[in-house]
Amino acid sequence: MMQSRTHTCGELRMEHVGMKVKLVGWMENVREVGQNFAFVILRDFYGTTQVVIEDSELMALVKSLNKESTISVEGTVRERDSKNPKIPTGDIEVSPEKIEVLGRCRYNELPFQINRSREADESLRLKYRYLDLRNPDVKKNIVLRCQVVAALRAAMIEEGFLEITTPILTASSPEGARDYLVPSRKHPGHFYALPQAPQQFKQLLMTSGFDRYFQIAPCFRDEDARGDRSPGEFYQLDMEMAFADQEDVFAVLEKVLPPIFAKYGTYNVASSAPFRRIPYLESMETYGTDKPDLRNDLVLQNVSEVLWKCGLPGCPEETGTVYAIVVPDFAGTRKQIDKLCADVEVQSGKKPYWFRLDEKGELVGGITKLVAPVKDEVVQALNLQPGCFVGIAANTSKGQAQKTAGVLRTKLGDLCPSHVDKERYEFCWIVDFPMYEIGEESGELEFCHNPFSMPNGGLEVLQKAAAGEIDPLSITAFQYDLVCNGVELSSGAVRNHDPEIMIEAFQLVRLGEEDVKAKFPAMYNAFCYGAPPHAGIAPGVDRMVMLLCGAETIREVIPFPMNKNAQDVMMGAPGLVLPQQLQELNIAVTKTEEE
RNA sequence: GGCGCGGUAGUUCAGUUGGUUAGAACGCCGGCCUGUCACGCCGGAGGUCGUGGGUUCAAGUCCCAUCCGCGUCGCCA
Repeated sequence: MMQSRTHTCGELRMEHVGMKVKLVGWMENVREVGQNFAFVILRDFYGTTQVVIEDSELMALVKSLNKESTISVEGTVRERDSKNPKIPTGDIEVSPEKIEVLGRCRYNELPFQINRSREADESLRLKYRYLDLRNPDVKKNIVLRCQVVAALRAAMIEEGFLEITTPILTASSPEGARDYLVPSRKHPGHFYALPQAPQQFKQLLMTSGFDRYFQIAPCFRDEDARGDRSPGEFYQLDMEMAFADQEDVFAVLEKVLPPIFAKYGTYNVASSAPFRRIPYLESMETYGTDKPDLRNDLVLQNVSEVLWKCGLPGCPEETGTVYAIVVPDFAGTRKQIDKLCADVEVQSGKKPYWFRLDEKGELVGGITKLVAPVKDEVVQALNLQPGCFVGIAANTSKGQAQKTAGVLRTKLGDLCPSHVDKERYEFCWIVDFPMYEIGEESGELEFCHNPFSMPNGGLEVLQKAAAGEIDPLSITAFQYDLVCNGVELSSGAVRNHDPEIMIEAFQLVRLGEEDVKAKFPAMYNAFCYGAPPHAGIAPGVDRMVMLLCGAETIREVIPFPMNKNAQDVMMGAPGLVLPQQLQELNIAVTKTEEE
C-alpha cells in the first residue's frame, strides 16, 4: 500500500495517463449524474482533480461523507471522455480503486460555502478563518504575501543588509502611539511594552557598528483600526544604514521595490529610479495631501485672490484659502456630482463647492450665482474652456481647505477614469517635512513628526531659531515618506545622532537635556560614545501586499486578522484569565474566568 | 469618542402608505438521472425578523433604548 500521496491535486496531465497514483485532499464537491455514477472534486493546496465514481461500494462511501471531509484516493489516471479546458487538470481524471476517509467533516452545512466565502459577512469569515482560507481566492493573497516577504528579504540581503531581530518585550517609550503593556511577574508594578517599532534598537545597532540592518519586524500600537490599518499589530520592512544620508536610503528602496512590484503586482508596471521627490509644502499645495496618487493628473490651483471676494460660505473675504480643481472634459451627471460632494464632506469634514461652464461657455450649476460677478477673472485665472467642471474647496484654515481639496481631487479622479492611469505603480518621495509645528491643543511649538530626525541645517539652524533670527516653523527635517498610488507606505529619516543637536532641538520645544535622557536614555547615552551618522526607513509590509494584490481591506492580506475592535473572534482574544494568573502578576482581581 | 450605513432561513439578500400563512437564490435533506464540471429535473425541511421596551385592533415595517458589525473622522513619533 502506498503510504503518502504520489502527486498533488494540481499536477496531473495527459502524460500521467495510465499511472497508478495516490491523491489526498478535501472533498470539495460531488456531482451525482446517475445511478452509481458521480464525479468527486478533490482539492488540495495545489489545485483540484476530478475522481470518477462508478461502482456502488465507493458511491455509498462518498454519499456517506459530508463535503469538506478529507480523503485519500488511490487509483489510475485516465483521459476524460469529455474534457474541461477551463481547468489545468481538465484533460484527465482518476478512476479510484480505493478511497480512505482521513478526516470527517461532521457538519453538512458550513457557516458559508467555501468557494464563495468572500461574499459572507466578514465577522463570520474571521470566526471561521480556517475555513475562509480554504478558498483558493482567499488563500492566494497569503501566498503572495509569503512570496513578497521572501523577495524583499532576498533583495535586502543582496544589498548587504543583515537581518537582526530585536526584542519584543521591551520598555515603554514616549513615541506617539499608545503602548501595549505586559505586566512583570518578578517586578510588581512594573511593565514591559511591546515595541511600536524597533526604532531605538536599530539606531543602537548602528551605534554598535552594524553597517546595514533590516528586519521584517512586528510592530504593536494600541490605536483604532482603519480599512488600511490593522488594530494592534502589523509588519514593517524595517531598515537602517550607517554613515548614510537621505539619498543612500532612497537608492536602496528605488532598487529593491520596483522589480518586486512589477513582478508580483496586478499592474506589472512600476516607477523606475529615481522616484519623484516632492517637498511637503508643494505636495500640500498641489495635491492637498502628503500622500498624493500621482496617477491622477488633476491638480489644485490656489485661486484665493480671485474667489475670496465671492462670499463663499464659511470663508470671509480676504481671510480664507480657496483651491480650484479644473476637470476639462467632465461628463458626470448631477446625481454623481451630489454624491461626490456628500462623500467629500464625510471624509474631509467640509463641503466642497462647484460650478461648470456649459458648451456655450456660460456658468451653470452649484455656486454659479456667487461666482458670476468675477466670471471673467476666474475664466482667465484658470484658463477655463467650455464644458469644464470646477471643484472648489474654501476655508479660513488653509489646512482644512487643502484637506477638502485633496479629498475632492481623489474623488474626482474616481469619477473621471480618463484622468487616472490606473494600471501602474507610481512611487514618490515626500521630502522636507517641517521639523516643528504649532500644536493644536497647546498652541505652542511642538515636534511635527518625531524628535529623532536631523534638522536640515543642523545645530546652526536650531541656534538661529533659538536666538529668534529665524522662524522655527521654517526649519525642515531630513524626514521623508514613501508614497505609492496614494498610499503612505513608509516614513523614514536621517537620524539626529549628535547629543548636542538633540538637546538644542528639544530646547526649542521647552525641554532640555534631562528630558532627552529621561525619554531615550539608551540612545542618548550611546550617542555620547561616538555615533555614526545614520538614516533609515520602514515600509509597511501589509500595505505593500495590499497594493500588490489590489485588496480592499488590510484584513485580506493578513492570515489571521483581528476585527476592527481589536478582537480575535476565532481565538477569543482578548479574554479573561484565571485569578491565579493575575495574582502572580500582582494585578488586582477584577473580573476573571471563574466568575 | 462623533457621524453614516447595516443586522430578516445555514449563507447572500428582497420584503410596498403598518394588514392574510415573511419570500428568492445558493446551501441542506429525499427522489430521478451514465460524462458532469456553477451538472440538470422533481419534491421537502429550515425563521424568537440582533435584543429590550413602547405606540397600535394589528409591527420585519413606526418610536425609544441597547448590543453587534462595517465605513469615516478623531487617533496612528
